[in-house]
Amino acid sequence: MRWPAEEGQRSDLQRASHPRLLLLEDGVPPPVVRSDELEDWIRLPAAEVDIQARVDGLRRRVEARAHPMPALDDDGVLRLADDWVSLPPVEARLTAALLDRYGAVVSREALGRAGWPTGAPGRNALDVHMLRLRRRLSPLALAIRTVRSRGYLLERLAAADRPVRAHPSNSVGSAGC
Amino acid sequence: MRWPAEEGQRSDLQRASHPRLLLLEDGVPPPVVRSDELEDWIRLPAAEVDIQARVDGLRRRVEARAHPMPALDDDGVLRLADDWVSLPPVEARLTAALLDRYGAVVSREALGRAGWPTGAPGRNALDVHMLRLRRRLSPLALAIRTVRSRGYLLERLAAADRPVRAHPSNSVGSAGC
DNA sequence: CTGAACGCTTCACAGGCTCGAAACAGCGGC
DNA sequence: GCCGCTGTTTCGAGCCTGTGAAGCGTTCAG
Repeated sequence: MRWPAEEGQRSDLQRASHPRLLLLEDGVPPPVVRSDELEDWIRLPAAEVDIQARVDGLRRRVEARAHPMPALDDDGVLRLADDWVSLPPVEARLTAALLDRYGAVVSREALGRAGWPTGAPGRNALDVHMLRLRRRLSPLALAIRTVRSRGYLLERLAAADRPVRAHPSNSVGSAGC
Repeated sequence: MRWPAEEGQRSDLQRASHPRLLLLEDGVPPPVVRSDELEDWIRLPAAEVDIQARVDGLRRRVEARAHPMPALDDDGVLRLADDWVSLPPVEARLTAALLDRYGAVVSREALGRAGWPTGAPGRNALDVHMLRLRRRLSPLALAIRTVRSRGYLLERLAAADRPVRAHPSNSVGSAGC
């Protein structure tokens, strides 16, 4: 969009949380980029490739905001956006294995090897830990899906079907506890 | 910084989580902005006002992202926003260690070394001091979270779950006094 | 079609361990 | 002395983990 000619449209887009690229006419001062991180600008005249790069950058920001990737640090803290949970050792290792193949199926055997590098306990232990992990991850809107006889898969829950848990588990950061 | 001439410096800055503005030489294709949101670029030649606008935009992003961080001065006074508390020596050193890794886990051993540089006392002393530190920090809306079997983590409490303590301890000031 | 086998979920429980909290005592400064 | 800072002891609560067992839907053999 042109700017400042189309200031009205800019505000409309901001209200709708839409990304926008301001094309600056020659001679006008640069705008103050609004704080929602979905805005960028470039001064005309500009090369097509530069404009495209700005658009791509904006697009990438939108993606990054919509699908943040969970990160597990070395201390067993799993972070996603502004929230985090602390994971006990076994579950931290299981989560690391699931995160290695985020969004894809991880076999039960692989999880067993990841969770217990020095020999697995009874075969039920894994099932129970997956249950516990499910509950621990639900405040982060992460879900572990079962793929029958294949393994498990970690994915992000859509905003629509997030459970609102009235059961404040311990060690939940930011809006918990 | 120049780009792509100074690509090495760019990576260094990214590792250090420092913001950076890439000044594109004429003719080179625009870069793919890295995902940490602390990067921007502009093609040379550019008006000084445009470059300044980019820098300001970056600066604003940094401010918006960094939660206001508490500051501990050499006299054991911990300040956050308009409030402050005074900390006794041991707790000041512990707080300094937690602040060094603000928002991340600090191991019990690291805290022991920080709090008692000349040999630690009994192992329970640390627990007790963490308890006392918790109480001292709560008026500042700072919380020390336990990450079981890993260590402790200092973070800011969300406005929602701030306890309203009616326990006016000594040496707690509020912008005046 | 029917029933057994299988795969997964969920609960309840016990042992071991970590951490929280209070009470108490020594020390030092004002 | 009074009060705050520090360290110790002690007790109890809660967490982590593995095991057994019940429940339920699907798959498969007869």
